[in-house]
Amino acid sequence: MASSGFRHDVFEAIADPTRRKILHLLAEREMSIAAITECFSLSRTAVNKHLQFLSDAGLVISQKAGRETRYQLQPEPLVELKLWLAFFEHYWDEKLSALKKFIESDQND
Amino acid sequence: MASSGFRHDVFEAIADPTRRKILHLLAEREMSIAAITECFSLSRTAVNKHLQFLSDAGLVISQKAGRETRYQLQPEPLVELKLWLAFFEHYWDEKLSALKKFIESDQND
DNA sequence: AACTTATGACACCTTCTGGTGTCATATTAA
DNA sequence: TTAATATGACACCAGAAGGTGTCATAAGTT
Repeated sequence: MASSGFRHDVFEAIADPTRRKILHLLAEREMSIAAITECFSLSRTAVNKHLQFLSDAGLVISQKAGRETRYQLQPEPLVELKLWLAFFEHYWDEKLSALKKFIESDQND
Repeated sequence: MASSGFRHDVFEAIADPTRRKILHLLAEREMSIAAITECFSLSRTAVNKHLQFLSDAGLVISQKAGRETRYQLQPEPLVELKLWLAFFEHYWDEKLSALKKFIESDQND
């Protein structure tokens, strides 16, 4: 599956608002660590740690380009989140359909 | 919107596997703290803390029933997660990635 | 009344998080 | 060559997370 060998999973990765913002930035375009850091009022070290965390979760990949390290979004692990949510959507559907049936039968009477 | 006044948000709440399991349990049926605790090899105190955390995030509500405190799932805050994911699904759509196909085939099953 | 059950409220402990700063090194620019 | 840039690798720190246990109390049971 997607979560083998990683110290951190997707659920932990997206728990932090800074990391969520980084993912949004990387969705737009690939960026260097310095460029990402400029979007926050945080030290480069802090941003780097978040990038390591995201990399651990498989949500980003890094690639050296000269003296820069460019980061890129890797959205695949979000599927796990999607599937997890799907379970509860199913739960909602059941509750809603029960309500819908009740309303419909009420209208039919 | 949904996240005003809460110390913890949905993203933090679902970051822990124990809390995710609790949500799954409560999706099936409303349960007392003791009943939930029996499903884990954890102390009641630990489980209670997780329930407080989930309550803080608005994902569960408690209700006294005699000497028991029964907990119930409150799935509405998960909508925030759904919307967040939707952003990346849109991104995937634009990129026409293979991931989109995977998700769609999963939904069709 | 005496006992058991279900919780709430604490105090305490260890590890992880999220942040800082400094120093060394590789790469590009002057 | 020298200077500036971009990053990696540490050490360090305060506070939160996730766990434990104990004690007090409210609510059923016998």
